[in-house]
Amino acid sequence: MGRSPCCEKVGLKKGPWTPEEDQKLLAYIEEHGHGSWRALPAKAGLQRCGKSCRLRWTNYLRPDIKRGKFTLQEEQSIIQLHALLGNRWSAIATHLSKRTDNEIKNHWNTHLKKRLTKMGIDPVSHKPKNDAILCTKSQSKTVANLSHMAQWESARLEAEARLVKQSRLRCTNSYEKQVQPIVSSTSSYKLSIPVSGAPTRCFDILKAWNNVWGNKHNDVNGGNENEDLESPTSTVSTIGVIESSTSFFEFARGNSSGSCNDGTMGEECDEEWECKTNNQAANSIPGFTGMSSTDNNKEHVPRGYFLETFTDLLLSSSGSSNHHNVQAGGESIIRLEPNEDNNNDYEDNNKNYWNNILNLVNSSLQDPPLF
DNA sequence: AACCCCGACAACCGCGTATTA
DNA sequence: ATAATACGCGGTTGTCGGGGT
Repeated sequence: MGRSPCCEKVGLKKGPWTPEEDQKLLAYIEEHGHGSWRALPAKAGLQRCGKSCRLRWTNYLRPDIKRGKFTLQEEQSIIQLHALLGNRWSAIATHLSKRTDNEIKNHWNTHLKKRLTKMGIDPVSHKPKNDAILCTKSQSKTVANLSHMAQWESARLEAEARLVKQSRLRCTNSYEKQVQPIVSSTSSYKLSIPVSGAPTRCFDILKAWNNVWGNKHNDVNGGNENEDLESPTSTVSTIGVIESSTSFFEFARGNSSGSCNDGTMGEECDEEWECKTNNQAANSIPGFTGMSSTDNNKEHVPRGYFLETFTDLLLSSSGSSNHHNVQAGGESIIRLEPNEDNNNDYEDNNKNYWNNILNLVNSSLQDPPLF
C-alpha cells in the first residue's frame, strides 16, 4: 500500500516558526479548534504542512504546556517510568502532566541518559553495567517475577496512556464544540471513556505484587519456592497498599543538600549527583552513606540523600559490603550473598522500587491532565 | 574579534496504526 | 476485505546560543 505525502511539499515553509506564524496558528485553533490538521494550514493562512502545524501546537503552543527546567520529581518520574516503559515517550508523558513527549525525550537524551551512564547504569536496561545474574534459586525467581510483572505493568501503562489520550481528545472536542458548535455537529465519540479526574483502576499488578510482598515478605525464602507468582489480574484490591510505602518524593526532598532550593536539578546538582554516584559506582568507598541494611529491613524507603537512595533503588544494592557485582550471560543484576538477610535486602529494595513507581503513577492519576 | 565546539532544544522524517470510504 | 487517508510516535537532524581558544 503506497503512502501519500502528508501534504504538498512544494512551496511550503520549513524550519523554525516565526512569531507571526505562531500567532496565526494559535488564533485559528482558539477560534475553530484544529479539526483536520491536513486542512488547517490553508484555512489558517499558513504556508506549512499540517504535520508541522500539529507538532508546533502539541509541542509548543498548547496552553497547558509547562516549560522550563525539569524538577527533581519530574526527572525521577521520567527515570522510573522509563525503567518500566522504555522509550515510550508518549506513555511517559501522560504521567507527567504539562510536559510533552518531545520535551521528555529531549531531556532524557541530553541529560538523564548521560547521568545514568555516568552512574554506571545502562540507560536502556536500567541495570548496573557490570553486574551479574543472581545465583540462588529464590533470587532468580524473584528477578523473573519482577521482569514478568514489569512486562504486564508496562502493557497496562500503555493501555492507560491510550485512555488518557482518548479522554483528552474528548475534552478537546468538547472545547471545540463550545467555541465553534458548527464544526463539530457531525462528530461523535462513541467510546465510553473514563473522564479525567476519575481515578483509573490501574497498577493492580504493582498493588497485587505489593500485597504478595506484604503477605509473603517474611517467608519469601522459606515459602514454597515452586510456587510461581501468578500473573496478576486487575481484580485485586487496591486498598491499603499505598499507605505502606513512603513517597519517594518525600525523601527526595527531605534533605536539602540533595536538591536545589528551587527543586530543580541545575548544574550544581548534576555535579553533586555525579560525585555521589561515582562513589556508588566505586562500590562503597569510605563516606558512602547509602541505604543501610538496617534501612532495608524497614517497610519504608529510608530518608537520606536522594541520589544515593535512588541509585540504590535502581541498583537494588545495599551499602553493606555483602554484595558483589558479577557478570554472566549478558544479563547484569546485583548479586547478593546467598543468605537470608541479604535476600530480604534485595527483595525489600525491589519492593521499594516498585512502591515508588506505584506512588508516582498513582499521584499522577490523582492529578490527571486536562488535555 | 573570529572561529570552533558543544549542548540544548525545536523541528523534521519515516513508519506504524487507526479510521474511513 | 481492501485501499486510501490521517494521525501519532519515536528516531534523527538542524539550528541557535554560549563558552572556550
